[in-house]
Amino acid sequence: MPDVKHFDPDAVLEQVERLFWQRGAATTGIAEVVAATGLSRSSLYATYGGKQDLYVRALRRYVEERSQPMFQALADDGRGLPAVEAFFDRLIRIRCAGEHARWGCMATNANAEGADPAVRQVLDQHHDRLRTTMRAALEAADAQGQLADGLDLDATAESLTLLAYGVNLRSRAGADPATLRMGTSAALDSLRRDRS
Amino acid sequence: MPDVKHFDPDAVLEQVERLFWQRGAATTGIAEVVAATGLSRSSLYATYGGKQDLYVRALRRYVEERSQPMFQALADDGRGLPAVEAFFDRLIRIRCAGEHARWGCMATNANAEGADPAVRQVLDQHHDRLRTTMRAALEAADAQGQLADGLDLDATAESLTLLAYGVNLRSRAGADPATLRMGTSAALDSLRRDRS
DNA sequence: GCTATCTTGGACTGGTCGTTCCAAGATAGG
DNA sequence: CCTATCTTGGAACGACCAGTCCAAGATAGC
Repeated sequence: MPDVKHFDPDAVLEQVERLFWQRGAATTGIAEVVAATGLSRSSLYATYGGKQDLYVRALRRYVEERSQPMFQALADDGRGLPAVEAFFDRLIRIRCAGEHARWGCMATNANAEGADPAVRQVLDQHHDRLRTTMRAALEAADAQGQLADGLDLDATAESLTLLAYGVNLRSRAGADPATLRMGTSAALDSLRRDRS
Repeated sequence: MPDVKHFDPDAVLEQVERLFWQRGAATTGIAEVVAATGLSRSSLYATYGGKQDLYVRALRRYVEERSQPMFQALADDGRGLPAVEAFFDRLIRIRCAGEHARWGCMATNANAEGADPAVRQVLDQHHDRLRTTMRAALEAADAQGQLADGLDLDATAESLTLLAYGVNLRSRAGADPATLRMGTSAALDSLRRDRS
């Protein structure tokens, strides 16, 4: 009997995600969301709740639909260090060129923004996922004899994960991709058994 | 003949700096600045200009009075890798405990916030300073035979600088200091001639 | 086509935003 | 003490904020 929604909730959420990603949560008003999505405030509030709920949903979508595929590609690439190198190369390319150039990483940006518990939970999950994936890639590298002896793989995975935040953050402020690339290469080179 | 200011402009700027540092630029209102400083809006605007000018001034003060002393301590410590290690240890301690715990680094936070040119210039300066200081510390380490052969010191300095952003960022979102410490140690260990 | 139910547009709320303005207050040279 | 000059408090500004509300519109089972 009832009416049905006149829009696709996930397609709208993607637009919202892009808006918050590019402009930040605090500096994006509901009016902008309305303008970007074409929805009315009623539909927005009825479907997603208030602004904070909307932001958390958008952030979750980002982690699932944007970050996760990147992590998965790394997980699926069994080459070890070359896989990690490819991950960083792709990361830097995406951050500095193309449709989302200079947007940074929405999850990385979120670390600097709020202290909201729901947000933090998503960020911790995001962090753990990347660290775990990095750790697996390092194990693969080690199994193929690519790594120097005596490396702490857990600690190194954490280190590379923190490095990714640096790349994301600086890319948003306009950092030169070649410089970023130089930094990530140095970090990886120092792990190699055969150094340069 | 004229009246003089009834307050110390730099002391007030320090309070403003702390406010923007802790709470972020976008989420801090002028009303809060007025409340925190005790100044009236008139004095605020007459002395510092609008909100954006005030924020840039506060950021500049942060870089000069907070970051620079940290960098200088690293520059003055000629021990090489132990100096870099001490830098990161101190950084993590400051970020996770004490008066400014979980505030992150104001400059790091600023990377995620705005695209303001004046802000970017300060951030680039901040980045260059740390990278240069890191590079000098690595040179000292190399001169003392602490480093593995064939390291690109410029690239490694960039890498460690990006790592510092990661530490700052994650500390703001509540990261465990021991985990951060693990990450920075791994990065430094991989540079050593004598590993493990 | 009627009706119960949900959705939608958009006016409206009280509050807060950054900023401006001016009269009253403070100051120090004359 | 007078006065020119700057500072200060606080009211006021229009714009925008997130969020609410309700009448009008759309839907689908009957």
